[in-house]
Amino acid sequence: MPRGPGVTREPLSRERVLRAAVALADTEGLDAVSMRRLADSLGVVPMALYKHVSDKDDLLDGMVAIVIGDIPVAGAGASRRWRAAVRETILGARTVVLAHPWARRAIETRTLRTPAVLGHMERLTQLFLGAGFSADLTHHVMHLLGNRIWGFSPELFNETPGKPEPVKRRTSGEPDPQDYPGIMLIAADARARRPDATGCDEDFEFDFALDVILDGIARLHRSKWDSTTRTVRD
Amino acid sequence: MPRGPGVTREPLSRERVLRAAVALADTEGLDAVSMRRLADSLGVVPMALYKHVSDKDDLLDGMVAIVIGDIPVAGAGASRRWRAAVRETILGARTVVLAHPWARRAIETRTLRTPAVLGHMERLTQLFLGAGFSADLTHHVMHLLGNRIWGFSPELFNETPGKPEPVKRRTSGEPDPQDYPGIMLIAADARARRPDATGCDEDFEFDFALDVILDGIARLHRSKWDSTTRTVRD
DNA sequence: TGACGTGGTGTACATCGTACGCCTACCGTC
DNA sequence: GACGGTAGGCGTACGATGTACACCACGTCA
Repeated sequence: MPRGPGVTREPLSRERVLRAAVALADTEGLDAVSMRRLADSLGVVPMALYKHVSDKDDLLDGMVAIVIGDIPVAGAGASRRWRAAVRETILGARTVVLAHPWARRAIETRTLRTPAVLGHMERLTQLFLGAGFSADLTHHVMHLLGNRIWGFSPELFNETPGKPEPVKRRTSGEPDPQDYPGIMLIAADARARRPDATGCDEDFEFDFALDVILDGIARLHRSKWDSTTRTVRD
Repeated sequence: MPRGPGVTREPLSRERVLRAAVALADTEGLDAVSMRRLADSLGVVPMALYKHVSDKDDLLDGMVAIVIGDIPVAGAGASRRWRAAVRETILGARTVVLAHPWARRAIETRTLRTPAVLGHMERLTQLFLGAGFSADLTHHVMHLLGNRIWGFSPELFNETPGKPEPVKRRTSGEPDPQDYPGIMLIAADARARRPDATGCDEDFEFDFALDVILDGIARLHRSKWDSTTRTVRD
């Protein structure tokens, strides 16, 4: 589209590029975010993007940064207990990340050295340090939380809900349910508890796991755990 | 390379294809596993692979299955305590998965509906059920373990060790350490404890997290936890 | 006036997954 | 033996992708 004289299109910017990428991923999925389609959506030629983004990795990092930027900073009330503040921060991250279904996969594959990512980790770290956790314990506790700081636990039995399982033909053998009585048992139990639902109750699983872990953390904190002892029991 | 008359090469098979793919990933990394390069490594034309593997996804699944197949089945001594058996199984998975650096990423991106994957999950499930865990608790506990059942925790601060950080030019701003005093503090603390090491002690972090989680699980089990109460405290 | 930097364009290339059709070697059956 | 079927490897071809490189239009400032 040749732009006529005087018809200046508002110029690109890193911000605009990233926002467009996020929008594209939101509506068409992460795989739809190719440099060409993104450029199309901005009415621009693919190579134009490289003036604002160093490469596709950088683009992905930027998209993740935008999402993370929406995570609310936990209420700064110094009187708050660490546990409530941590819980609130993580659940805040969860609602934001869940609002962008592609974000989970994007975060999992990033190298996580960007200011936005580090900023979120820093805030969590400070919650622990501020509550009197040793640097050592804080460190291990962050690892213990792992990706849960982003508000998601690893998928496990999950299919993406609603997708009707396109029955791909695989060369390998299909699994036979009879071979997995234990899994079938717990699946049946879960169905019995939530007859209308499909798949697992991710929200409950997340809360459950988070609480178990926070309980464990609280116990370590109370017991003045120290890594030189290299044992966890309290 | 035209094969002369009578010079019959040993034929391909799904097994041979998958093993070659694993070998290729082991030596050159997961990204090197393209249909073409894999075909090359087998002295065969790319499309030949599709007679043994339905598509690349299937190939990846098969590779993961091969790795998982190496996970030792925990000693069947029925007298074993569940905790020891679970721990042994998971650590067994860990050594196997760590032997193939690409496996972590491969597992994370699979949909996990293959017999090998389900088999490992079934064995773990049985350990809990066999120890008297309710189906309900077993279910949640599997979610709680998450990817840890494969022997890895999510990376967090990690760079791949040894890689000297190629200093990629990014369009975004580089993070400034001053902005992250908490992270810097725990990093300094970790360095002080292990002056020679680079990065985190993944093995320790894994053990640490696993034990906290197993402690939590044990407590729930003892307290006859039931999801209808929807609370974790004991 | 002219040099220069900023930002969008156009072309080109290597690489990827894989659809489709062919050709050959082997098999069981008559 | 002749013959039809099938399994397995080959060759070609297509559309997508990320991005290197050269180019050029513009505004700014000396």
